[in-house]
Amino acid sequence: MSYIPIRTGAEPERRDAARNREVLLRSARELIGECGADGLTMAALAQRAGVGKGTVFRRFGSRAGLMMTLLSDAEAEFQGRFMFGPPPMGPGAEPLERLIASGVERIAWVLEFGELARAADAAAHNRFDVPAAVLWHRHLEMLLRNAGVTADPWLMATSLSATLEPERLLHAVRVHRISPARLTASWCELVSCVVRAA
Amino acid sequence: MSYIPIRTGAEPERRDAARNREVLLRSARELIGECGADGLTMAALAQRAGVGKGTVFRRFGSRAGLMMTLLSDAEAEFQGRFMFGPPPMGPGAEPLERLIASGVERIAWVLEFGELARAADAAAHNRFDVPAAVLWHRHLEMLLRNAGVTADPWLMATSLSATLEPERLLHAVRVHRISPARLTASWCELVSCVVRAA
DNA sequence: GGTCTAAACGGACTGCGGTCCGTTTATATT
DNA sequence: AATATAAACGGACCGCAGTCCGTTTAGACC
Repeated sequence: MSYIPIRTGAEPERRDAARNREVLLRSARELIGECGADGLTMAALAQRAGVGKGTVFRRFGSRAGLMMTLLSDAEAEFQGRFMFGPPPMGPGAEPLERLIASGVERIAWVLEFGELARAADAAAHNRFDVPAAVLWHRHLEMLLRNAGVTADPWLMATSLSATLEPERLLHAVRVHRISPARLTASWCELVSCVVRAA
Repeated sequence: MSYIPIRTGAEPERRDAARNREVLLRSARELIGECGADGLTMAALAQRAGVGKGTVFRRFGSRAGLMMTLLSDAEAEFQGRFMFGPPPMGPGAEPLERLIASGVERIAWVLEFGELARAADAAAHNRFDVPAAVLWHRHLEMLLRNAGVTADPWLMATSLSATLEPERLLHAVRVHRISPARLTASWCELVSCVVRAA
């Protein structure tokens, strides 16, 4: 298990390191465009970027770390929307409205970035304890509480986030040809009846 | 992708093959007892059983296939109970009763055999299309229909089975110290409100 | 510019799942 | 018993993620 450096703004990385990181991210996006996220190999990435394989792992720690880095902008933007954005997803709307909107937007997000998210999940040692997953879970749990759900909101949030996992959603869409509209309709149904029961 | 032979009763395997299969299964259980399911490697299994690695893959196709074979007795027994067993899980009870009982029993089952199931899932290329998963999904879907759920029972069954996945359940119990009782209580809550909404 | 050091680098190496293919063997047939 | 043949066998081999460690270099300090 390797040490993954935590960057604070105070101690910037060396110039060559920063340059290599940019080259690696650019190359990774190119490779994924050509071969898909599952087709990217760490060795191929190193070669394309013109660095050694050790450098790739030094920068990103693991394949999962690389995928999460590639996702981080999209993830941060999404987090911003459900935490600070405008209603109905952001604060200001009723809890049930926010729950519905959060799920609907999440489904759209997964359909756009899900391949990367799926690759990150597949490579991660424990996908449930990664910061983005914890934040998302807490968000759902909080909305459930605010909506008056008293019966174990923590586990209910677990069930809800299980429903929205990239692997499952992509499987439903790609293998079973479920339309996005059906996914969102079912989400609304599910979350409504959970809240209504409270 | 290798060819996985389907055994019909009509064409029995050769005697040496049958003997090796037994030795391999016994050795696999021993190794799992010593190192855990995640600690078992195919090469170590081959060595312990005194056969070549090729033989292991010929018998089971893949690591996932091995794990599923090891699970198959427990899986079949569970299937028998929800399909043909006595109420409340088997036929005869009300649909909601059966849903609740099925989930409660499933949670207990996962807590007992989940490590193997988790290992099988992790190694499988697509865990959702494996016969046992399909059967379980169909069972939940049918019960939802019988309980009067008209709004997309297929996707509802997907959400429900996501809730009961070994990886999630084991994570809840082992990392977050959630008690089995809490898991079953939350399941009852969830499934009740889904049905009540119908 | 010279020196020093912590950081970054690179690629050989390990361990694992999975495949390939030349060799061996169980079993049916004569 | 001899033969034929399909099946089973075994282990060298491949690709990949991840590690290790000797070498190089950025950049700070003089």
